[in-house]
Amino acid sequence: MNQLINYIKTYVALSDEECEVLMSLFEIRKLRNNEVFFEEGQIANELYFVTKGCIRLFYKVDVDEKTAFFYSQGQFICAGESYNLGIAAKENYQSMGQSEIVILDKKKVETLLQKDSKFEAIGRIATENELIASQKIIASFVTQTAEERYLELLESNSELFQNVPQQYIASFLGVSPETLSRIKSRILKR
Amino acid sequence: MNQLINYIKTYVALSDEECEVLMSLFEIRKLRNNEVFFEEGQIANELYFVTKGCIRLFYKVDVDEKTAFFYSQGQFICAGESYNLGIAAKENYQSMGQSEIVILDKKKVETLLQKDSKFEAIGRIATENELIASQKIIASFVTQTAEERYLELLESNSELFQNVPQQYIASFLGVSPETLSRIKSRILKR
DNA sequence: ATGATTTCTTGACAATCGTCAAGTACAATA
DNA sequence: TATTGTACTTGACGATTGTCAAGAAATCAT
Repeated sequence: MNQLINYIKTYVALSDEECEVLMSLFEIRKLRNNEVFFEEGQIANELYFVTKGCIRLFYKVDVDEKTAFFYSQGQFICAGESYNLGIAAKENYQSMGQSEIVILDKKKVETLLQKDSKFEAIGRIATENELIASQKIIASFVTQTAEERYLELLESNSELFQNVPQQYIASFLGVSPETLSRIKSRILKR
Repeated sequence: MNQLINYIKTYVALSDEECEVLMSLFEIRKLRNNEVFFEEGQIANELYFVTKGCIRLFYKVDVDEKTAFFYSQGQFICAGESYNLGIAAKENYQSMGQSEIVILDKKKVETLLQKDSKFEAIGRIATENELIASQKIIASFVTQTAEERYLELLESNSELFQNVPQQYIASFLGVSPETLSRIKSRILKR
């Protein structure tokens, strides 16, 4: 929970009372390995902030699952379209290994946003950060090969490889598990 | 310009004076066919709002260009990372056919955001909408084949095909121009 | 520890895609 | 209208990938 407070404090000053109000409003939840805590078809009425571990975002396509992203510590998770428009979500969120998230109820968030422009600013900044992350993913999809994205993942987020099965990473890279195996052996032979 | 005012009015009420203030603050710019109005390497100190035509977002990779998105009427354009962190952008924005955009200077925007929480709210909502759009693109990249994305583009954004050369659409779909030709002929043979 | 289940690797083959090259259609310009 | 240049299509070929299948490695539970 302190991680969330610290995140907010990097952008706006908070009094001790404000911190306590925040901490009393939001709920901490521990997640088991492979636990799916939000499924497609639901309407998102919560935001999530990752405080430990790793969360996989995936979509179901026919029989298989396509991984779109891995969220780590210090990131907000929001099924944007569902949360803002109140329609059924297509996203699924699953814990890789044991994780911990802060659950932020939409109504409580909205009350906060309206009450104090300080929180309105935080809402905007958090959304901006999510947008930047999304734009970077799109750029990597468009400009990089699977192998390049694999190498970059290794450098930027190596902890990922401890908890996340390779098949999910393959799916995230947009290739079959077999191809990821071959990419890896190809790299080793240099 | 009225389109921008209308966009804002769908979310917050504006007095006539406020409308005039806004209109006096921001600049309209007409774009020639193929005009690149923002290039990689620059630091983004402006936002753009599309009022006419179509804007292509592309990245330069080695010698060729990779198209990531087409912005249409009623959408904001923001090179997020550059705009927020003040670092060099990797994005390039180019007009397809003749287009028209509203240019929003960052400093003026920030002044507005600070002056009135009404504008802070608009800033957050606009960012949310951009985020939703980004999340949808990512989902389409991850879950759909090039052919599926082509058919969806045809349905959802058919005006695009009037002004945008097929090679850019191919690049957006992630295939070579030749493959897009074959996808098209494959579809016709049904 | 040991067996059982799952995950990862490796090989073979077919399908798909990118590239190169040539030809066709279209558009712009004079 | 003729000419030039650009964009699009089509074919051939090589490279890469997905799929299927089998084997190896790792993980889990008893």
